[in-house]
Amino acid sequence: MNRQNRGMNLTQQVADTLGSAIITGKYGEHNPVPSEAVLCEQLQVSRSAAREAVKSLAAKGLLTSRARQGIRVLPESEWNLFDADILRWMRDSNPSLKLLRELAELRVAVEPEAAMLAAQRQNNDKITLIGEALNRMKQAESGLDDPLEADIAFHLSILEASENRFFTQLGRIIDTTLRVSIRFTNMRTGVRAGNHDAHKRIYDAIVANQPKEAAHNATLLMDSALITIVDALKEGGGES
Amino acid sequence: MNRQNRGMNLTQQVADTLGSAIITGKYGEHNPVPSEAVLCEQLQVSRSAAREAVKSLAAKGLLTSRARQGIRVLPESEWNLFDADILRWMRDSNPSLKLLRELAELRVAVEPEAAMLAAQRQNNDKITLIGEALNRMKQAESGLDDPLEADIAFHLSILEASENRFFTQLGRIIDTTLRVSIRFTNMRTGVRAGNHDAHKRIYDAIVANQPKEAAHNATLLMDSALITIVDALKEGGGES
DNA sequence: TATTTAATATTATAAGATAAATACGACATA
DNA sequence: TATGTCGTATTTATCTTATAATATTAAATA
Repeated sequence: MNRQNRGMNLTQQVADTLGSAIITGKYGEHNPVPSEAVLCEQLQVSRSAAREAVKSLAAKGLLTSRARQGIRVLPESEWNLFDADILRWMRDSNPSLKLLRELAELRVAVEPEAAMLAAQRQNNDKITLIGEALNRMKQAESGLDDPLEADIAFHLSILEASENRFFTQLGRIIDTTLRVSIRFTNMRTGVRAGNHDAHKRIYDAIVANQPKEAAHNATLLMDSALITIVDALKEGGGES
Repeated sequence: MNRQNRGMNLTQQVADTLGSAIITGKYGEHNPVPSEAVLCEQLQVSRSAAREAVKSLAAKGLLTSRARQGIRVLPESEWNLFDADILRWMRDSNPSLKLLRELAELRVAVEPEAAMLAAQRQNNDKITLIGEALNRMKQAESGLDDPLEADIAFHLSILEASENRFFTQLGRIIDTTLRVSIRFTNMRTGVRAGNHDAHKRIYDAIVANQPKEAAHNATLLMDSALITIVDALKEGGGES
């Protein structure tokens, strides 16, 4: 077990180990998760710890456990892909370009609409935060801030300003997408170079209470990111 | 505890009871969840059952439990709103029009993009399923099928045809939205009457490999649903 | 006052026992 | 042969009890 121990209790460590192993395909239809008893033996933990970890993963849709049937990994369609842990496990474990494409497609759908709502709602406090994130991006251009973190902060603040809980939660998707993107380093420059202006246009439209313009500018930004990925997919053939 | 027992084991029953209570606000900042010991006493279950239920809810972001600190309900921003159980608890427990508005706004973002992707991908098998769902809607007009179920099946099949796992999972949102909508009965007729043609236009565009047209037709359908809700909000003042 | 220490309550972990569910095979039956 | 019934073994479910770890609170101390 990966005893990182960073503030995690034993149950969480077991869940992290197991969850990560399932995401990477170590366990699945062919290699079923060992029984409780074996699990305790392998990981050197008590049944309580193992069982509570399993319950935790079951709640995320990764597996089920039933008497006499054992612990079964569920098909991927059951996994809750919007769960923070699952997203993290996916991104930390050899993510594919296909995943990146799917993430980017979701952004194309979500961010323009969120920008539109932000422009409609005109929540001054939250719009101010978008402006601050934009400043961070400017700072990052001269190395005074981290460009990735600033970028993420900008997009999250727009979701916040949409005043829609579901959009806000999709921040996890944005966060994951951007962090996965930089793993494909050749994409890094292409996606982020000279992006400040494109972001500023979204911000300006939101401030100016122009929903359609905000959505349009967000669409332009999303499309450029998606196109980069689709091009990479065509070349690379779909695998990471 | 709500001993419905429909195939649920004890732990699941406890989780269901607790989760539902948290969603409805019975437990929260002011009314904290009782300690393990009290919980066992109140629900007449062993510590294992209670603890495993708590772990399950923790995995969904509803609460945390730490030694000496007790079991704390997390702020709503931490809840995984895309979790099937949480959505079900929300919809079964006095949902507000505000929730319905947020759900509808998400649909506005997601469904047109999904329709566009479905038209692009041209997966014949999955497009066939859209057609079958459309037929069910037609049947429902003459009472030969359930209009709500047929409607849901149509929208889910489009998400499937987008061949994007994240869109597919958002089917839970669509499902919840439509089921919540009919709770506001005055909306039922308004949203669904004479809708077959509007749906058919989306289907036709997908079959005809016309992504933009598909997205456009989906947008029209989504907007009409959202407008109905926004109007109701203006009248009703925001509460259910 | 600020800091350290001790007491206490609560969850975390462990271990063992019994109960319940169910997959599978044996067997009977049509 | 095909089908249904039943028993058995295996695995998780549940319960119980005990000990450890830890956050909070209060007391003691500088």
